[in-house]
Amino acid sequence: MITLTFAEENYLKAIYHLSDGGKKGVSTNDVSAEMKTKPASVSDMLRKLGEKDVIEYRKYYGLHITEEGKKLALQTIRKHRLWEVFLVEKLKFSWDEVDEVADDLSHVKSQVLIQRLDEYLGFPKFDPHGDPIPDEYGDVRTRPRLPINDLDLGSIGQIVAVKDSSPAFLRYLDKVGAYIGARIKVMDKTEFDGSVEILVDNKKSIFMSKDVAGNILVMV
Amino acid sequence: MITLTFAEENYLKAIYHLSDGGKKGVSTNDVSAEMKTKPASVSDMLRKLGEKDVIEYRKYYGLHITEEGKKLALQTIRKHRLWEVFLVEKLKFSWDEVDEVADDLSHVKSQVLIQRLDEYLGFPKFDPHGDPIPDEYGDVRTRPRLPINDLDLGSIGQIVAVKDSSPAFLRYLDKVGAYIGARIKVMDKTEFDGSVEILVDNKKSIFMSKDVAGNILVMV
DNA sequence: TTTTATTTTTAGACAAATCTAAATCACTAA
DNA sequence: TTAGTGATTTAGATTTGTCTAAAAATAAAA
Repeated sequence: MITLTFAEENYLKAIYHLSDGGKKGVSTNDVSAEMKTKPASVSDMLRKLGEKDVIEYRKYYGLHITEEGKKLALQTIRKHRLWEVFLVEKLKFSWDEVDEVADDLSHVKSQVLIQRLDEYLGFPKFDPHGDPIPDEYGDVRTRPRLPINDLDLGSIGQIVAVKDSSPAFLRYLDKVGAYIGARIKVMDKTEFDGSVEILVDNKKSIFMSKDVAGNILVMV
Repeated sequence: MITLTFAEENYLKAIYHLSDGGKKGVSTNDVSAEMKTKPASVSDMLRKLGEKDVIEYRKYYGLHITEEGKKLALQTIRKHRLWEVFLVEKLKFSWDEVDEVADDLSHVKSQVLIQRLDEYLGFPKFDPHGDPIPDEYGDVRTRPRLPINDLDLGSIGQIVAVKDSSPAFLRYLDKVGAYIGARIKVMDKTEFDGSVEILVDNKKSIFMSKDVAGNILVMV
């Protein structure tokens, strides 16, 4: 069985994200930027990860994550996201505070701990950022995209796409501060005209008409 | 401000325990046995801890923990015990499973995390083993000793002494499986004759008369 | 195609924490 | 009081993860 050190685990997680779940190749400099370590250190680490067969590494040409690597990365991501849920739901941390702490917590080695934590949290399927939590076997549940006006009051989600991508519409979104990737929460819904109020990135409130809300797709 | 590495923190915690909270001096071999590392490694670590003024170290003569060292050790102990409470109360771990995991968890650096955890757990004053949890300033609450029949139903505690220490009484205790240091829980109380049923070390059930129960002192 | 710029790797160093083997110190027992 | 035993320290090696500086490979531009 492959075992990774803390540092190796962190690198692999970063690589998984950078490669968009294994779709793209990744360069040394990419990893260096993500991990905030020097390229020289990255080269060394890539050699080690290559020897452990969690990545396929060709000198000077970057790397691809392997199937085994994906599995391990997803385990780490699972731990990280479960701890994020714990920190936000139970300890009342806010989104922006959790990452570093969850990172530390997810290094704790016990398998049993993660199983019990998962159970304690009620087997959550998504973390506070809306990202899916892989199950024990690394499977992730992808979630449906909904237009904002189909959301319930209080729902949170992330803007993933727009139906109407006309320049005018995009300019409007830009103006009000909404963008692909923005985290939103439905603060108010007015039944009679279908307009909604959403909170963007936990700070900015936006009112939008039924038409606009129907054209913004959210991942819940 | 003094900062310690993980390993230094662990050594200091062990030293604190070995020195019985700073009362006794401690030898290199003591630490070696406790930490399961070689004496040579301990010497090196003691030198470092001495340089950081958390212990007073004289080569070949062992060490004494300093006031500063005590404070830091108590911080680590606080974290450890809070995590133990979390593991047992929330994640349903049993006593004997928690130590290693709590050790890992208590290495997580965030101050805020510990404060929030403390709050979430309802500011517990004692860990699942009955050991006191130091507060933020390192103060520990020592607890009163009570005879078993003064305990409420469901109370947990640790046997710390006996009033009647006659050979006959001690032989009786031995026979039923109670001993100084045993962890007990009050399972049942019969009002009319004052007899009680207690669970020892989470496994063995004992019935005892009012007289016997009145002679066993428990730290709650 | 040759030169230049960028990216990546190698080489060598360092800090932390451990080990083994050898040396040194302190106490004890003749 | 001196030799021996056991505890302790030193010396030197190893692993892991990082760094800087320099070399090498690739990519881009003239």
